[in-house]
Amino acid sequence: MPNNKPPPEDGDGSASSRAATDSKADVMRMARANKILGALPAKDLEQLAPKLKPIEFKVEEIFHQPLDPIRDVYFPASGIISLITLMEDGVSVEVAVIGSEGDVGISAVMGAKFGTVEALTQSDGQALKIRAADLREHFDQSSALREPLLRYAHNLLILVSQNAACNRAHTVEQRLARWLLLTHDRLDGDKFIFTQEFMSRMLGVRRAGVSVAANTLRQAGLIGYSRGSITMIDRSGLEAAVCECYRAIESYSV
Amino acid sequence: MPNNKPPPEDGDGSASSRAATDSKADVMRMARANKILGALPAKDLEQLAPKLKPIEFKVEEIFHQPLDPIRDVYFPASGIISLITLMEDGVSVEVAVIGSEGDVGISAVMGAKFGTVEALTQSDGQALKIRAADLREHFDQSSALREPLLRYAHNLLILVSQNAACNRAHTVEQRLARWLLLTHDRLDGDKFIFTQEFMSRMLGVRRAGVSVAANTLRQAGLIGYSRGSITMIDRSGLEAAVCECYRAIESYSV
DNA sequence: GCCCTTATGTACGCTTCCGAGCATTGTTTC
DNA sequence: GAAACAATGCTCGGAAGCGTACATAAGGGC
Repeated sequence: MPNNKPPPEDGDGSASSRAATDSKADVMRMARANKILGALPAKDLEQLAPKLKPIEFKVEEIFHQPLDPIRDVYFPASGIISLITLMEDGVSVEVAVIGSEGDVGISAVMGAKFGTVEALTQSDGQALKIRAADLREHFDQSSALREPLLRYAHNLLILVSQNAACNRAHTVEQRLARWLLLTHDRLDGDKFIFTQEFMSRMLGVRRAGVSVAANTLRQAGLIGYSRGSITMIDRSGLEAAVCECYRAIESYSV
Repeated sequence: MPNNKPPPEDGDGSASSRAATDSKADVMRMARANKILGALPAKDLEQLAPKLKPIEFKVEEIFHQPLDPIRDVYFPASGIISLITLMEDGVSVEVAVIGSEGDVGISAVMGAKFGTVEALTQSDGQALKIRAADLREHFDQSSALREPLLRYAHNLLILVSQNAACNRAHTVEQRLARWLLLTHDRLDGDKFIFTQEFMSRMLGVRRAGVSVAANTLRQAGLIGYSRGSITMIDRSGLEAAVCECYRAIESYSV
């Protein structure tokens, strides 16, 4: 079970004892950490801020479930969340991973009344939460908000598309490398907490398959790990080993 | 090579000899055939109509290419178009199929400056073409246009997501059944023109693999085919044989 | 009607991955 | 430190699909 820690509160006072009156400052600080909110003009952010509630999440929390109404949208400031499809036979496949570059629940903005995938936190983290209806209202009124939200929705489409092709065309080892790089891009630090069991669910393969693939990457000196702790050792080496899909996602995204 | 014919011009006069002065009527007729445009209030459609150019397309035409600017967006009135990812090793994988329920080039509306997949026509057909910049302008001004466009973008995301999971989890035979059903839903009639070679490129598998899978479906009495011509014989039987992914796409889409 | 192109059926050995299981080893708990 | 648990390494036979190849069959052109 993954258990990535949130980034440490650095030089910003004691976060854990922050009082409710500090909420506005929290919101602004976290909004700046999120690429979508952080790119908003001050005016738009001011309007949105009262609706944004800072939250902390732990690993293995579920934000949305298939067929459940999407009441809230989450803008991560730290941590990552996976969108996962669960098959009838119990196999699960990650279709996308979301960090501070995006938001969880974008489909609500696009008019969805309910979720179609499971949104599962892969780490501890922080996010700003807003009611889907409120966000949609601002979305309709402000083109300054529309623009980055739509841009991210497009990036998500690119990510999922490349994922679809990659799942069809590439080996477990290549897909693991891609997954590690996408994860590394979205988490602070070079060390993550993920068991092989967890990664096998994300990649939709057997744990034994992950074991072999991870071992190959480790023996190549690209990563290190033991008992659920993965260390990024040679990032550029991993980039050289990964399939084209990772580069495609990177270069297509704006 | 597929060569599906466009639906016959039925009871609407001689379309082939239609003069340019009939263009407005053409636009309106074709707009009604497209689910997005057809759902627009009369006022919005009137505003949009002068920008919409009716076109006919043949099979194997390319609307968009990766990395090329997306100048135009196409709203199909008939026929289908595939979005295809081409891998470096030559393997191609279809990530989505688009018919009159959607539009080709939605990413331009979402702010993309260039395409990331190949948009290849799978049949003959008709579409309304509009400059991406014009569509985006109306999109920003009219929430009545935004709503169906975003809804379709979300349906597309669902389709691609399920595709990603299906590619990982299911057999060639199941995926072929899904592909046939999705295609049947978007084409008129029960007969399509697709060779095994073509379908193998869509599914990202060998032609030999399609040959075996198609034979199984034929021997089960679900489809008939010979030399590039596929006939839907037992649609409900095919629905019973397909993996859950088809039903998921159907039930999740709005 | 005959030739030629195209589409299809099928076979071969090979690779990847599956499902299941079991042994080992690090970590936690008492 | 011992026991319990969790995570990992590895093995087995088998299934699915690969790359390749070749033979057959169905239409089209002449």
